[in-house]
Amino acid sequence: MATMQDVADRAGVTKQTVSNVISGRVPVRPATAAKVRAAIAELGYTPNLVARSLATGSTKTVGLFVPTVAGAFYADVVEAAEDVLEEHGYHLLLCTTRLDGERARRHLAGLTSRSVDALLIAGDRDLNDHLPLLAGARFPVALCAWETGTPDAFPVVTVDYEQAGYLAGRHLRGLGHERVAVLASPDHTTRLAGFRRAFAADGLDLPDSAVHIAAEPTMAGGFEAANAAFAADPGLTAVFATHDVLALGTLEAARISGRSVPRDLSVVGHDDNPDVRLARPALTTVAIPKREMARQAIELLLRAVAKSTPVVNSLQLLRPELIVRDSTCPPTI
Amino acid sequence: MATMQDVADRAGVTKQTVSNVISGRVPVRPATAAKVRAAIAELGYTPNLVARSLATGSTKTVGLFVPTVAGAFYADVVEAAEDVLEEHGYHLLLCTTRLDGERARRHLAGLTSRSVDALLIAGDRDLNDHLPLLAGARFPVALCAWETGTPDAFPVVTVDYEQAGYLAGRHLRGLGHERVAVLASPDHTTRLAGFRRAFAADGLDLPDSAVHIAAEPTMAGGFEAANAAFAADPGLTAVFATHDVLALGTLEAARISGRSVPRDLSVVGHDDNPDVRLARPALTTVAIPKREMARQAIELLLRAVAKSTPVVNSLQLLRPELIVRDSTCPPTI
DNA sequence: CTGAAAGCGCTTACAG
DNA sequence: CTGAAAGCGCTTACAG
Repeated sequence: MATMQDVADRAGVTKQTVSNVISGRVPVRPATAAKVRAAIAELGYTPNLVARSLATGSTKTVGLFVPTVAGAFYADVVEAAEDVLEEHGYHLLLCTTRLDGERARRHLAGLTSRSVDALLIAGDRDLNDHLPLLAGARFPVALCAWETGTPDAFPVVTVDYEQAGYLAGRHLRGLGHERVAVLASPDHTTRLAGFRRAFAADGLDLPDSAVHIAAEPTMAGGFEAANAAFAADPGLTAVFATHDVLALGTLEAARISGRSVPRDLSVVGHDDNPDVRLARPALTTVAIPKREMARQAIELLLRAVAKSTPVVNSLQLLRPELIVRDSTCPPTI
Repeated sequence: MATMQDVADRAGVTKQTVSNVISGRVPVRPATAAKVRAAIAELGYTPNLVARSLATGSTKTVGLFVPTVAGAFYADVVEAAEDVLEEHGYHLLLCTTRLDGERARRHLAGLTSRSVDALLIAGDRDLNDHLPLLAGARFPVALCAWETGTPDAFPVVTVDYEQAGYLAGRHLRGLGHERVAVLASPDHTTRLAGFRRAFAADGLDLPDSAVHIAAEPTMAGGFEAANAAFAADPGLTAVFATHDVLALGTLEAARISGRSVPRDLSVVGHDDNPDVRLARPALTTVAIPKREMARQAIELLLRAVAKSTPVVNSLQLLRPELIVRDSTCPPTI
């Protein structure tokens, strides 16, 4: 593996000159540059990024923590983040925490050793406790897709989840539903609160018994939670699932229990994953701009890296949007 | 940010001694070690991984290329790979190529600059052309989930896709199906060949007109391909979709066209994604050991890194397995 | 526009 | 068991 010194020897110059033609930071006489380029080509030289990183203090990679990469939501976040990074010549160091706080902590501690120029943490579950580890990080840190207990020590780019829940609730209320259930992941408390607010606005109180926590964020989890909801209140007319995938499981549970959607049961999801458009019936859901969220969070970070200023600490809330499709209608009972 | 020298000064030793207590490679007198540890704690010192990498020549990170992270298949591959890496103290540099050959080439070229100790490339699409770029790589490279035109320059850990297709075909033939269609992604030629072989064994030839290429590996893609298949042969009794997600789209298309599955139409998928168990009817599919595949490929690489020997160049084929569920039965027409 | 020097923060033999 | 030296491969002022 050729080194910069090898190239310099071959071209009859010093390695600083080689560095200059590569970086373009300092003008080099065309004839000299040509010799250098020729030497590079002959040797198949390619700069050692690690050495460059040590000299410059920049690794050109940013770390991204996500709970998982399975499921359309975080997959999209990862790919959107990667797109922005690529535009800026950065690489992606990925870490999926898998709902395992200890695992997350280990990785967090590992990254502190500055092998990364910046860090984006997406999704709160199990990570809130370990954020103080990052207090002394020598690189900018930002958070996105944060729903509960948003820390104020770091900039956050997230969605107005309260509003998202409210949109779902208002839609169902507007249709005239009164006996409803919420199928939620444990940490979706803000969506739930927004949903409650929509009902409270009409003087309706959503009892805790109408909230069913899904054991896991999968179709199977939604399936079971829906069955629990049906058992708790056989006469309910609508369900808000705080995850599309939970809503898909609900559709199955409805089918099996002989409920026709939306005639016997309205279903509202959350996220607007691509799949739900093809579900039968096509799912009414709350869309959230996840790609835009990831993009803005990364850009925020990259801006701080570029200027080597601390990140501006702000809380940015993107707007959710209700997408009405075929899984909701007024109650017919 | 404290440096090793700072710690040494504080503890009243030289930085080599600090290095020794951190690495544990050389015994250090307990009293000295204690002083050093105290200094480390007081300063909040954490070693600079980039400097260490330059000195040791190892970055403790391996690169992983996947076509995408959306969809259960590659999401699983990524997480399985990450698990193994974590066990060995490695980080994951992720690159999704997004079916974009040019993008893949850029990243490949970038990684050649040894910011990575090893590289795993999963999924062939659009990458075969650029593999020669890796010929001179100074780190081990391996391939997995490779279906067509398996290169012999690198070790490959993949699935016996021909056998997978054959299993699907034999199942359908065993049930008595004759008029069948295949819904395939463009690069699934090996699964297709295996499927054909099962029919050829009974003297049945699968005409090209029975093969329908899905525009994209999504439910919508499967939906459209299924409709094309129905139009081409309204009397077909079974479909093999080379992707579960295509099969899911087929289920929708069948529903809408009034075909009851499996009575009017048998459907076989491929991959055994978690979702398909909950589909109605539950999908018969060919399971492939993707997590095991990723694990073995990474371990192969890590072994080569550890011994700094070149990877042993082999082709390893994992066995697919047919999972019979409720979407297939003998033709009733 | 080109060259000599110092430094990025570690590790690795090698003496003592 | 501890310290002095050289080196990993680059970049960055700084003279000429």
